[in-house]
Amino acid sequence: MARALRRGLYRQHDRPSGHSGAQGNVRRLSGDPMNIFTRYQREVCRVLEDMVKAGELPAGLDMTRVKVEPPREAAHGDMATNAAMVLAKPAGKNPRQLGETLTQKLKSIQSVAEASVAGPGFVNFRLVNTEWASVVLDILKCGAAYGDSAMGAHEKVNIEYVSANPTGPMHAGHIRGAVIGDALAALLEKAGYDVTREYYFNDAGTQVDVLARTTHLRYREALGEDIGAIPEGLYPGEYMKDVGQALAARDGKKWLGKDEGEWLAPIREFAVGVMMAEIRKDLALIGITHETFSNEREIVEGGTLEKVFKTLTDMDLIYQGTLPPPKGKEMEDWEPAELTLFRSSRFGDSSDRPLKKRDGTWAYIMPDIAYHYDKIRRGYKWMINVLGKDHGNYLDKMRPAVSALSGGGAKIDVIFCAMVKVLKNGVPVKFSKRSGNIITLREMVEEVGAGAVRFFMLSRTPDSELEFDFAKVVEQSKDNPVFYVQYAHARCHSVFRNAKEMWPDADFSVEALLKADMKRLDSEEELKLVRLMAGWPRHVEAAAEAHEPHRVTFYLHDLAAAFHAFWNKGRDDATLRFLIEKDKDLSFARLALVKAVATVIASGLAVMGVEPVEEMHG
RNA sequence: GCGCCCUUAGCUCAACUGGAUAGAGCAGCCGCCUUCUAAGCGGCAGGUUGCAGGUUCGAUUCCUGCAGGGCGCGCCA
Repeated sequence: MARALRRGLYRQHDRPSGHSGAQGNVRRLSGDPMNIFTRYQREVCRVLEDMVKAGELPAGLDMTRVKVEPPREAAHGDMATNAAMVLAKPAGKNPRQLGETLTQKLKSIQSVAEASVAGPGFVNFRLVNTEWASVVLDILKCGAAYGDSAMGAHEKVNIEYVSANPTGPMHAGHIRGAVIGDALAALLEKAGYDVTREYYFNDAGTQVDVLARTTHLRYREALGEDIGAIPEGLYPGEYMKDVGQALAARDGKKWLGKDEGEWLAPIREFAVGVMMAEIRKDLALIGITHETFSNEREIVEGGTLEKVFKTLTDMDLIYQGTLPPPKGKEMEDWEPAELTLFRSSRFGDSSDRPLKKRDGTWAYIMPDIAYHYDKIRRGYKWMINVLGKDHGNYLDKMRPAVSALSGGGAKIDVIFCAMVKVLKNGVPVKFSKRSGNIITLREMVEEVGAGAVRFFMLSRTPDSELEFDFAKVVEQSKDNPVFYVQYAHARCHSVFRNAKEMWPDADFSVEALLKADMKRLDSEEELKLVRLMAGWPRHVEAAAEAHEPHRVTFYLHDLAAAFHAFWNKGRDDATLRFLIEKDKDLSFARLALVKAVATVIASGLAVMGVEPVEEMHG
């Protein structure tokens, strides 16, 4: 979905106002001084505005496209701005010339060591080393909060994920969406949004009736009856035995020999309660706790559907009409009929949609629309839904309704997750609900651990298929990204363990490290690490804006790689070791750096919901 | 038939929302352990970013068309 946003159809009206620079002439500022790139973007814009004042540039230039970024090639410098290229045309200037002028002005900034024009008009510049050293100090001061952004401005966001029907335990098919939703929630919180984690369960459809009937059967079994095989159409899983037994324990023989009409509703309520409790327990195993649980029955029984219908009617968006038959698809039983239609085509839908079936009862999408109306009423500007890819056109159906019911004020985004292929020793595990052959979340967590499960689920973009191979997930090698990142973190701590042996009486607290002489960090390897870490706040913002938590995984892999590389440099070149007994000052500067690396890795893992490991031994 | 998604190295995937010479890992080849964890690192090789156009200073990224793969499709749940 994020890609769909990127490609554009809804891009303009689907961005929260303020992010697109609508209010000012500066692109989008996090307002966060921790982000060194944001700081220099401001510097560049300030310089440009001075040039406007001095008459060197015309007034009224659009500076929203001026960016300051790390260049792809580190050799190009520390930072690069596209200002000259972007402004050349509107200013009626040659980009290289404009770049030259900008270069001269940037050079006069104290913290800028060097600046030059390159390529089609990029202005590259380098910062003095002390400026980079300040990044390490920022990280140490902020701790896990390093990378937090004010971008979200406390805007309320609702993330709905998992939302599995309460008819069985959490299994492999649920986990990906669960983890992605949960990490997205943490990511958006880090980016300054006010996030609610929500679970919506369907307790009003036919599936929960099936659950109730299955429960009743298992209940009879629990009371000693021979029920034989589970009939077609009921849930065959063994887990239902427990539900039957729990009911027998609570109600005794109360429901034996009664009509379904008498027991269906109460047993349904009981079974749903049991299943939801189980689901919550399962989710807790991978650290997922929703703040809000909403259910369809309350929406339906609370009259929300009628309310939505009235609202849409009052807006003159409801009419009686006949839809043309679906194009191209064979429909033998097609008969045109006058239906109650919602003018969704006014909101970008391909055609209007029926809200009532021809028999006058509500159409399937109505409860979902009503549920979103409920979210809008609760004040959410952003509603994000994490769904399986098979829910293909959910967004097409829901977006017009959300748009209409919120007066355009609320936006909905859906993240579609592709399947997870589970492998054991390289062999795909087939699972079918029918035979009850499923891999449960509990099983996965018990076998490989919660952290590894979460990390793997975040190791690819959501819409690409993912292979989850039990053997690979627990493999202790660099080929396993979980291990690789954790190992880097553990190595950081290992350095401190060694430092304590080297200087048993020294103080290694953050306060002490803050006093280290950061000017000593001047090797290319050290600065590479610092630059990478300086980019963490940018990555947080970019990932949050794109609703793509997996980017955190890639970032951590890069950071871990740079750290492992530096570590190994110390093997070839003794002057690059972290701990040098006769140079305590340098060692402490490097310890500050190492502490910063551990802090950023931990900060990223926190977004992913993975516990950092401090020690690993074979 | 219509809609959405995907197509990047032999394989699995990136590319910071339009930037400079498209990057990692695996597989292959060559190196590095009397030294902070070699559970690691360095190097070599590997590409017409599915094809054809377009937009502009500049396209893997945006637009159009085509080809191939996946998913979804009505007033069902």
